[in-house]
Amino acid sequence: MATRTDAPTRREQILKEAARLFAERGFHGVGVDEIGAAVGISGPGLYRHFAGKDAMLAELLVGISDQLLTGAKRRLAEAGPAPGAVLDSLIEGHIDFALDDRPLITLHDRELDRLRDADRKLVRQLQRQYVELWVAVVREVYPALTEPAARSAVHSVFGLLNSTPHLGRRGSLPGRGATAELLHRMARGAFAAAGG
Amino acid sequence: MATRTDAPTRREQILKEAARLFAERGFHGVGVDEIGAAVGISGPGLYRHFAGKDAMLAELLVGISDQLLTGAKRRLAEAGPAPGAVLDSLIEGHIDFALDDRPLITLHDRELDRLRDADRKLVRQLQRQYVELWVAVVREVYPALTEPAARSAVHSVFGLLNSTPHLGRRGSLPGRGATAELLHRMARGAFAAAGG
DNA sequence: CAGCGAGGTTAGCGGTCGTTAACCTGAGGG
DNA sequence: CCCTCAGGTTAACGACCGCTAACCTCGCTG
Repeated sequence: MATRTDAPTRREQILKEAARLFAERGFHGVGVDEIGAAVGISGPGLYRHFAGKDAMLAELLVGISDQLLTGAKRRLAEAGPAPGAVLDSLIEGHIDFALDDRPLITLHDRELDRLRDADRKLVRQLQRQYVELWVAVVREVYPALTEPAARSAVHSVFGLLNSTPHLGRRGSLPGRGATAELLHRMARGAFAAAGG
Repeated sequence: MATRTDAPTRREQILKEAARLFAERGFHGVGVDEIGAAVGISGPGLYRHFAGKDAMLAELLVGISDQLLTGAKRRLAEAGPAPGAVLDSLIEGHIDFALDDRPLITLHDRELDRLRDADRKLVRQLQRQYVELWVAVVREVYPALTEPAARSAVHSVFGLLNSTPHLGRRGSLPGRGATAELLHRMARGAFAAAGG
């Protein structure tokens, strides 16, 4: 785990704030002036760092998709041969992401259609690979599942895990660890019910 | 079941198309001219039927929330005393809604923040009542669940059931009945894993 | 210390969008 | 047979928004 200790660059600040604002009010609902104000500069100063508003969204969505897929591939390689353990590792990774990067998880399935064709195709390809990776693992654990059923089940579990933004704005949920564990149990339970 | 046989009114046509467009491209991403064109009139003609674009969204969101809550109350009253049967009925109702009104389910948890304060408060209150109704039923079936845990579980299952828009744009999913049954089993499995 | 590039600033252009104004039309009723 | 009014039309206004232009100001560096 390579933890970042150096200060975030301006680009990273902008991306983080843009993600938060896009998730809160939607891509078209946020003006460039607001994004600038959120990082202490104003309006057109953003164009020293990004080609345009679209470019920020594109970089966010490609980054998310790539990070999810890369993490899943790594977990697939690192985990032992037991399919159940691999599935647990995938679930754990997705939960970490959903809990730590709520705005990004929100954008991920909400603002995809605002991208240019090229970027959208790339993101969709990464997403598809991620899904297919899950589908293969799930079918190893539950061989009774047909491929379409497994794919539906995977999408549904993503919906379950990505519901974290709807869980209490701040607090009221019983701590990060307990929430992660609850989500994990529910995901396994949902898969088991689908494929048992 | 009072099935509609008469033709839809102009207002209803507009609402239906507006819901579809809002779900596809987001509230701010759709112009009034597009909504008008979708029902064969153009642009400002909409203002003979609605006070403004906001009013359309408000009517849609209030309608959804009200319909969900009303349906749930009815099922609660009609079902027998067995808590498990009540929960099954709630799940069935939510799945019917998610499968038959995909655009509305999408709007329901995506465009809430674009409402005026008064409308947003109303919608949130209806949503909260709906959630609390589920929480009570779930805790009857699984008494081991604390209230916060039950609430988290309910939100997560909503995420699972509301994932239907992500299941194959058209086709590729194994028929409506099979999909409904799969979702139902997964929802029950998720609750069981949370509260067993 | 001159020069320069990175990273800001403000002013303003061009296009889009929600909304209003003014006008038209055809069906129904006294 | 006119009057009304529901339900359209097009033109246009005002606000906003993404983006560019032009300019400024440091901190380096040769």
